[in-house]
Amino acid sequence: MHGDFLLVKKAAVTGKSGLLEDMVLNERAQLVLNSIIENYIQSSEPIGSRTLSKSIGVTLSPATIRNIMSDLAELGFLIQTHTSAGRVPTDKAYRFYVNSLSTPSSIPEQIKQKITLVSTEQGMQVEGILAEAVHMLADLTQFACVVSTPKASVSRLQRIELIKISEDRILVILVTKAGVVRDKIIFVTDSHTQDFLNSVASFLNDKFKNHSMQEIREKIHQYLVDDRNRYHDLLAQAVRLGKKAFELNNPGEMLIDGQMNLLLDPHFDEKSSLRSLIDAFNQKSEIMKILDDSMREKGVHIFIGIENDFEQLHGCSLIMTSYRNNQNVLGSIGVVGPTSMDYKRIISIVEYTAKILSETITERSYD
Amino acid sequence: MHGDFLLVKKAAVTGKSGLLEDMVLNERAQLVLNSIIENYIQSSEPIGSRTLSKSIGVTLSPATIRNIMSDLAELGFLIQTHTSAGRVPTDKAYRFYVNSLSTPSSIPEQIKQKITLVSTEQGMQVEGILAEAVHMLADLTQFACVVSTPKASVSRLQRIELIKISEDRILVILVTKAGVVRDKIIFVTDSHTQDFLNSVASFLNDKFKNHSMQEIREKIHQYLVDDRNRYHDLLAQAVRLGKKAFELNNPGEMLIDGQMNLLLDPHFDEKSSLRSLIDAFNQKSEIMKILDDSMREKGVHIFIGIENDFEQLHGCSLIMTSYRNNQNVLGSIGVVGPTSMDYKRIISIVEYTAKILSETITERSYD
DNA sequence: TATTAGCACTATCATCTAATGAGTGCTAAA
DNA sequence: TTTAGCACTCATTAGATGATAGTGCTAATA
Repeated sequence: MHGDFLLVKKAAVTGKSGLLEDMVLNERAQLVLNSIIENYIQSSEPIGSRTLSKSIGVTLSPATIRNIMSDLAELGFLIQTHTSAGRVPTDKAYRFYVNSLSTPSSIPEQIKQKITLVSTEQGMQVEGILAEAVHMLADLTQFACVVSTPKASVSRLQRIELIKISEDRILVILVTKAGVVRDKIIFVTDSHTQDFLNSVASFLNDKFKNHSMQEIREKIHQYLVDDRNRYHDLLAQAVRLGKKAFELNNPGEMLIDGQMNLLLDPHFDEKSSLRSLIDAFNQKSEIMKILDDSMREKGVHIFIGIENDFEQLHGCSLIMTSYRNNQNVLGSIGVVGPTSMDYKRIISIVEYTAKILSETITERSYD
Repeated sequence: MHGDFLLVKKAAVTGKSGLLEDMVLNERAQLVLNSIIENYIQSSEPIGSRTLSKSIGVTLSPATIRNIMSDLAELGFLIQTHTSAGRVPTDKAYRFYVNSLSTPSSIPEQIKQKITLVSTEQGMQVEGILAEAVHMLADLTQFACVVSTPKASVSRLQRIELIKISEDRILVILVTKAGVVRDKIIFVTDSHTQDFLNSVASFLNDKFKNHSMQEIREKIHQYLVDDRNRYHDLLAQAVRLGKKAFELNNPGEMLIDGQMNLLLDPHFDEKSSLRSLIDAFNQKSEIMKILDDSMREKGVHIFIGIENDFEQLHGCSLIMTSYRNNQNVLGSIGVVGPTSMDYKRIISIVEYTAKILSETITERSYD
């Protein structure tokens, strides 16, 4: 049991998930581990000591490497599928590897050139741009990619329109500063003329333009509580209609692209894992949660294997980051792939795509 | 060579694709063929003479059936994967089978119960309803399903709004009678006030409400040709803006669901056919063409194997039909699955789904 | 003349075996 | 501490075998 030789005491380490809390691998062990991971990412096949001894930079005999590997396995970084097979990295190993990547990942010029959005030239709106972005991401990474549409609540009002559809139905169109157009039907008990609706809309526009949806809902609530407003008919009606109009009842949407790419990946060719993947993508709300979480904090979020809360995606890794306009964080975009993905490359691509997406949407914003 | 025994002369046959033009199989051959097809649809395994002799209603010895099968093979209805394997139906056989199905396919009560749309209760608009419909279809059939969004050109105008975004950009919102809200940005060279845009919108609404987009474009073209209108400033501007606003530049969209279902199907487990499928779904424009074609004629459209024009889907069968509101055919919806699908069942499901979808959208229409 | 029983033939599949080879762990030597 | 050497393990492969499901053909039968 000389696994301790690999460990070096250290004051603190940045690992989010608490792995290696106050320990860190010695230099050689790290070299071997990283080398195994990079080899495995390339080949998707278990790595043996002889192979590694050749591919690794330093001259180390297979036997030595075997010793190190054996220790790494004991520490939970590697597993063997069977006695005479090479070693495969565990989730813990990937986490270690990702943490050790140089933090300000420089994005290769080659990748930059491939990432451009053209839909903006065609008078397309936000949803079209998002669709293009997620499609491009899927194409570059060859994995499944997701993007959430801008959250209505943080976005500020550019304009509201009320259109009479029938005696009891009104079509509400909300245009936000971020460039998103949302529409929904509200039902009313008493009929209004279109002229009256125009007045109400005009009132709401005056009152609430440039306010966030969240603020607007609060203000309307204030009006409703305040008794005095009951006597002013237009105001009272406006507030009542406004309440319905600004109620958020769209659950937030997301776009998925490249799901099928995963099937070409050798890691998902067993039927069991396939079923679970299909189910995962059918349960959009769970993926939505992960996207939402990734909006809260800046930077690229990486969930390796079981690190995400959605059980059916425990065999995958997720790379997520947020996109924004010059005012707000709007939503997030990312990749779902096998845990053995090329993290360096994928992180760069996601990061840069989000950057370009943010720039494009900022240009499009109505400020 | 006594294959001719199976053939019976007949004046004309309804087969669209010209198969069996003035020939038709005799009754027993037909029975055998249909039985093979139905068995194969169930089991996905080649059917042998002994199996068939048991499952078929009439008492026929395996030897007799072998003779018939041999002849059917010679006529191109069956193939063998190898000498000692059972027979598998060809595309030609499926076409024959489908043609022979009782035309007014009655929809089983059991299926009817499963097909309902709930999104309409949640104030959802057309796109949401379509998304739900295609999702349900994918769930019921366990194949990939597609639906095209309503064509703008056939739809009639309910209302247009013009919203000033910046000095040179105007947001156009078009609401059609079918309940579809479309938005796009147009660029202008000289700046207008929002008040002016309101007047223009009001003018366009008066003039064009209830007209189809196609008509509107034609009328605007008339105005432009007519020199006299140049002297009337509002009119001239309105026409000029209207031209841009009503220009159709959205290519028509489609929603896909259940792509991944195909991967669980035993017929698509080879990697080569998988690649081609993935490519197929990436090339949306080709699938769009097929959907568009299916709008032109009433009824359910069935493309078996190579019968559709999109090469990469030649290993699949497509079942498509249109949906509509009480005024117009709006778009189409359908299924993409293996050629050995259960045509009877799938046709019923597609047919009834389109019916329910049409009803739901009609309710939602603004007439 | 149409149908069927019988039989020879063929290809696949599952099972078994033996050989191969990649890889490990341990030990002893450097 | 490193490494060479060796015994051992286990998956994978190839070949062989028998069973199975199917065909096509021929001759007998109704």
